[in-house]
Amino acid sequence: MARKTGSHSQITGPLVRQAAQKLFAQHGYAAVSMRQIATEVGVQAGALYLYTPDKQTLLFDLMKSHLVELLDALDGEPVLRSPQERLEAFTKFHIRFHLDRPDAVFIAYMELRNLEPANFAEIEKLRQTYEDALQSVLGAGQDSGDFRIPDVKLATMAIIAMLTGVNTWYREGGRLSRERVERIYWNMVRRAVRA
Amino acid sequence: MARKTGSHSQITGPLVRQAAQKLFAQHGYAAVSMRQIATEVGVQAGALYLYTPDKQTLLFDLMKSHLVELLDALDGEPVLRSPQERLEAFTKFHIRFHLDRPDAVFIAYMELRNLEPANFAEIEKLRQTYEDALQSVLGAGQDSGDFRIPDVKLATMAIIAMLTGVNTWYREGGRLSRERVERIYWNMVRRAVRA
DNA sequence: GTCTATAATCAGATAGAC
DNA sequence: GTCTATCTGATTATAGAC
Repeated sequence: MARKTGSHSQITGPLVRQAAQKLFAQHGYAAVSMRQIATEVGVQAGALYLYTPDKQTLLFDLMKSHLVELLDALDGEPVLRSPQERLEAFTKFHIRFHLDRPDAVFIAYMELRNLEPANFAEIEKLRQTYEDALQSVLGAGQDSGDFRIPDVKLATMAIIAMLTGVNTWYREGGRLSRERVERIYWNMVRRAVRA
Repeated sequence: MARKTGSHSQITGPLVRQAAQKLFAQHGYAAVSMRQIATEVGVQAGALYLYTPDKQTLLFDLMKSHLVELLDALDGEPVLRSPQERLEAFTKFHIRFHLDRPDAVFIAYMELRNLEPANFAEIEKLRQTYEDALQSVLGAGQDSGDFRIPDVKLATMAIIAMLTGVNTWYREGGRLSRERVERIYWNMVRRAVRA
């Protein structure tokens, strides 16, 4: 299977990232060697360094592009008026987006401690931006009287943890469709915050 | 600082486990070397093997004793009648117990994939037992009409994820006391499930 | 019970042939 | 662009002195 000499830079680059994402999610960043990634791609270890300066950057790039994609997708959602509608849209968007890319999500939550400080700071800032989006919806609903929330900050954390938790148990082709899961979670979220 | 020859078996054993717990929680199992653990304890690497057959067993023992302690503590809770009271007790117990041992909790959730299959199966069984305890409370409340829950299984997963999430943001001496956090989360849980 | 020393293996990363 | 070979240092675990 070992691929021989040839021109593949535009193919191999993405393959390296895909292989790293899969293996990091499966075994953890620290437990995966550059040689394992190379084997998965079908090249020798040395060839990886044409596509990433080092292992740390590979991790950082994966996490950053995941979060940038998340924020872009959120920005692309339709603009809604009422806090109720906005919270419903956020809830369903979060579940849908996260279920679509379980490996990237897993890495983004599990490998934070393996980021070098400067990289961590950048990732954390992006993550915070996403959190702020939910918090502002909850705050708006609180102010308008649509929601009655004991503590907006805590409700933000609680809802994100609850929604992201879907990734730990949801299996494709299981008992429930994604749409059903989205509706059930929205039911619980709505009742937890409504006035 | 290097301690010299001497008799410390009853002291060093627990110290090894404490050091491993702290370092595994901080950097991750795969990223921590036996030498780091030895340094933290104040012995040489070889001496660790008097207290554990290998690194994997060290991880497994930490996770197992954490979960056994969790189940024992849950068993020791007062027996209550109504589903409302039982769910409130579970909610506050979960937050309290988990905030008391953040390192053990972190390891139990993050290092599952680093367990060898047989060890994983044993840990997973204990974790499942805990989950079942919450599920039976929710089921009882559903049957009695105290709760109106769209899906008991999903509500179980949602509540555990939400409650365990407290560990990711709570900092001692912060804005809110533990008791306040417990009350706020109970408020959200209660409203999410009540009829 | 702890130490030192070491075996055997594997890590990340680089150099230079092709 | 990829390969082979290699450097340097770290890894888990064990053996045997004290």
